[in-house]
Amino acid sequence: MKKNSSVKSANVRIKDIAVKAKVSTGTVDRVIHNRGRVAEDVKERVLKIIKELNYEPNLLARVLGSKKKYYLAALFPDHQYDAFWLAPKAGIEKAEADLKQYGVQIEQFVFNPHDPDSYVKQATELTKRNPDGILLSPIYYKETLPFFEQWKGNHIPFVLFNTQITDYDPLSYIGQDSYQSGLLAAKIVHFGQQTPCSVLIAHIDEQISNAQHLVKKEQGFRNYFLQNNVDHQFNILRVELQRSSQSGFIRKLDEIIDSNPNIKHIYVTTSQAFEIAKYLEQRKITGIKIIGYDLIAPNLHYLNNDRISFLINQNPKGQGYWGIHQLCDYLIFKKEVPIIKYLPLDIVTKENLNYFLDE
Amino acid sequence: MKKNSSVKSANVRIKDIAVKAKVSTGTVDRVIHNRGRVAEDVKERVLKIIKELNYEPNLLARVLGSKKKYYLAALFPDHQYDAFWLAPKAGIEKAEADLKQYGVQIEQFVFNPHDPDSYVKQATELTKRNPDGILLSPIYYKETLPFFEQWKGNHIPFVLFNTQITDYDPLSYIGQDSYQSGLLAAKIVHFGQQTPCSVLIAHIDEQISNAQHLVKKEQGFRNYFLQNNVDHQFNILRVELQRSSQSGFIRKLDEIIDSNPNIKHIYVTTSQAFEIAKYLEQRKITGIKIIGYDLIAPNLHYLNNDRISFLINQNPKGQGYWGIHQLCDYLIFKKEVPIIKYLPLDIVTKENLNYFLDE
DNA sequence: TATTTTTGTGTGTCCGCACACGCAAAAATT
DNA sequence: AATTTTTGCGTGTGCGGACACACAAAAATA
Repeated sequence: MKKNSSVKSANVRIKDIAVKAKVSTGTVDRVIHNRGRVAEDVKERVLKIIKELNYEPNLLARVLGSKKKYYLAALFPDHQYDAFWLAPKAGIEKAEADLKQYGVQIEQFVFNPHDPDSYVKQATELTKRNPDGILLSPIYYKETLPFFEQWKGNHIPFVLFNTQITDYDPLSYIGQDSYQSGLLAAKIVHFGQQTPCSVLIAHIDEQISNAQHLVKKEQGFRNYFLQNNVDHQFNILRVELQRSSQSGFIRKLDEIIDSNPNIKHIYVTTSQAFEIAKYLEQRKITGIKIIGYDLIAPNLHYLNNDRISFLINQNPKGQGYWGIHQLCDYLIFKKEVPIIKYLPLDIVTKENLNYFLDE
Repeated sequence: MKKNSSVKSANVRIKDIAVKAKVSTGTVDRVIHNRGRVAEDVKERVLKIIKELNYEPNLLARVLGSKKKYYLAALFPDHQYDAFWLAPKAGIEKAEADLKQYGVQIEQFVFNPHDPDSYVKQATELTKRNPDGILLSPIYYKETLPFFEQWKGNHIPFVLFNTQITDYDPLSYIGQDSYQSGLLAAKIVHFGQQTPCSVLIAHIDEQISNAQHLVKKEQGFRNYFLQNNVDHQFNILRVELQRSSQSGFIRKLDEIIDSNPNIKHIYVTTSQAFEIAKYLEQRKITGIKIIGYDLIAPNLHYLNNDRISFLINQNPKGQGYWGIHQLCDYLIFKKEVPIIKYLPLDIVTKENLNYFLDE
């Protein structure tokens, strides 16, 4: 009924190696796992045959046989404070479901993103559990370093997402290239604006000092105009806004908008583009286009009624999903894991939004 | 919105069910696989317990235990004739590597996309091999139908990609929503063009009559302007070009460009945007922006030197990859498979190109 | 030299499931 | 009533690998 002309590496098993090396499977097993107790010459013979036969262990059998469980821990902000974090959470849970069969179990530790103490507390708790691997978004730099040190000492691999810290070499970083995303935003602005005008960069709710990625975005944005020799045509302004003070927020915006009637585009580097959209709506200002980040509900509202032109998707669900996968590739599947995995910069508009909402 | 109290099903095994139902594992097995030979009352008892315990078979053990092999076949154009097809091929091969452990093996059948006979010949050959599942891009409609009929008769599931044919209900279709992609292209054009002008839709190298998706793209494109009440500002032109006649190609373009000096954008519905870019380059025409499809080398060349503004990525690698996955979800993992799986409409520009090239 | 320890190797069981086989009891035939 | 056939159910083995254990022979120690 079926042909079996499989020229492919006819799945080599431990047994095959054992026969060819004239030893028992147990010995081969010891060689493979470096459990010692094997004569040097035998070991080399076996290793040679393994290479010759291009042996690849059957992962299914491996996982099934060793009833080892993998406890992973994930540390990220509570979505109660910022809906953005719902997405990584979903990604993590999807990965958990996918990998459940492989004995993977994940514990989530969430903290208040406005409170370093909460962060430290959760990180401490997490560390106590002594997980096999850690995925985290290390939004507090100096608070994080001691943990990195500790985990490194314990040989617990950790993967970063969303926020990058390069000290203490993490296993991997998953996220976006902020600089490049600034460039991209500028490209879109420029495409939509041939004539000279002012463009406003708005950083909302985050201290620039503490948020390297915002700086990178701004750099990328500005450099686009320089690189394309159109910097003289565009007057790039910038403003930092805090929502904590509602009146301050509006006053600052009023000020800058009123004194720069030539502003045609606003580039919001954080996920609060909707606040700008709301402001413009209330002041009945038209003719200013907004580009921002993240597919959170309030942003989508304004994307759908055309007050926000574009959103750049940071693929937060993918960040959680791939972060866990990286850990498992390393821990379970013993694969090489790229030190850095940049996720695509998705340009989202009303017309293609649908495809980015679910998967 | 929340899932029901998903009790961390402490991995239930067939044995557990057997004990609880006071039968042997063999009986449970028979119930699960509907192999018959089970008393009606026992069967119901077992089924009830399976549900109660929320039993989920261990896929690893399942695959390992049944040494069943799955032979899949993929039918698509040879990339020698059109580099576009390198991508689906790569996707298929990636999926094969991923699923190898599960006993999946894929045979590729490639044909000359300009020769229906070649298509039929390969499809015939494929059918002879009697695969367990088929993935294909059925670019010839009427030649395809008899095969669909035959496969349906033999209960061989088949998945379509890139080109959709709804007769004989395939297991699934993977590809893009052409209409929506037309809308999206128009949105981009509109964003980059506030003042009235002419816009040209160019269909290259495909007979409209034979390519439903091009019609859909055009419809979407035109409808955008209608829906947004800006149709009076834009004069939408269209042209069909064939590269087979080099002189005819240029003459036709010359004609339309010269008689419509107001053209500011050209929307190329096929992957030959680079031909337009080359034409404009040679004629030293600037000020016309191009938006097209597909990340093939010649397009990327003109994307990188800014002669093409945007490319919409059809995600051809993903099409191959997910196509195979759909087949396996159905055949091996017994999952529900969506009848239609639209891949994201990725907007690609020089600045984010990188992230779409590899994965 | 006698005894203990270390080294090198093989055997056997289990992981969760699929599937073949065996064998009573019940049902259908003769 | 004697037989064959069908039905219902249990047992056993294998998939490929992990790991515990057993047990010689060799080496170290007393």
